[in-house]
Amino acid sequence: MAAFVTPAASVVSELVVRGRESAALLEALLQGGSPQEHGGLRELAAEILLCCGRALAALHGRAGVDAIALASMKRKSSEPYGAAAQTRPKRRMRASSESTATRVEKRWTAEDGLIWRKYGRKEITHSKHPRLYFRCSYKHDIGCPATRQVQQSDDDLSLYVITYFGDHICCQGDGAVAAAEREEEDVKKQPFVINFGSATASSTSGSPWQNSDGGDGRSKISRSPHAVCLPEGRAELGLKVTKVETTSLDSQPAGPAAADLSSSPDVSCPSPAWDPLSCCLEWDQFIESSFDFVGEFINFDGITLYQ
DNA sequence: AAAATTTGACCGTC
DNA sequence: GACGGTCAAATTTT
Repeated sequence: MAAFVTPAASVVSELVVRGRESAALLEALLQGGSPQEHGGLRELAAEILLCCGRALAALHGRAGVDAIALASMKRKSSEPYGAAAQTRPKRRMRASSESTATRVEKRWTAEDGLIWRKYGRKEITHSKHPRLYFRCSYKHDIGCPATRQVQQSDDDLSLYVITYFGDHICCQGDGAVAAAEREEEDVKKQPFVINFGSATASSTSGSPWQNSDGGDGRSKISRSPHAVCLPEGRAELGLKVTKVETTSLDSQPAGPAAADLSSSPDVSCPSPAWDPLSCCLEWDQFIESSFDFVGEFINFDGITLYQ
């Protein structure tokens, strides 16, 4: 496992460094304009820098290694507990109580363009709706530690509270990559059309989850086939279509160096085949093409997202 | 048959 | 002991 972690961490590290440099450049470019002219773009650049810094801090810390090690833990229910406990490593860790908490988002849809597999559902006390647990579909393939929790808001039934944990170190599979590449091509051609709905008629249910949620659907993967498969941070930060609030569950200092994996699914990449180092350059292009819409309402398949 | 979801149970944390 | 996160066998779907 350790042999796997090192190269992945190296790639991600290099990727984030590059992204940070790009964000710094962006911020520098924005210094020259008026606040009215650039709106929240400086804030955006600052947030990118913060995210990258935190990801780097996490990469060079223990968080990533621990999270990946977790993926290898398997419960053998057939084994007697007494005997198994002697050789079994420390039991699984709880994501929310660990320092892997990344961010909390409130969205009008649970779709985020990434590929998730549902692994649990839990009724939460004092909450009207169950909490759904998703992990990266490639967790078992390459040990991607990214997970998320999705819960319908009690206050606003149209909102879904999504909590992300861990970084994506995967690239979401070849199919997703190819789709992502096509989508990115489409975006370049039609930067004004960003569809978070589904590309197939069969999946245009209007439901925020494609995974079944106590309902009838039994969809395989929680994904948005028509979504731009950008790293999440790119989609969120670039489009500013969600209400984002960073979380620091362990009351960490605000400085990037002290952060854990905060804000971090941002460093995910669509695929192993996809060149991770091209991510930042494309991100620059994406930002450039998206600048015109920041601050405006955007409608995705009838769902109005707002800044 | 393979893959994904459901769901009861396990177990760490508070 | 309650709560919540995760596991994995069973079930369902394709």
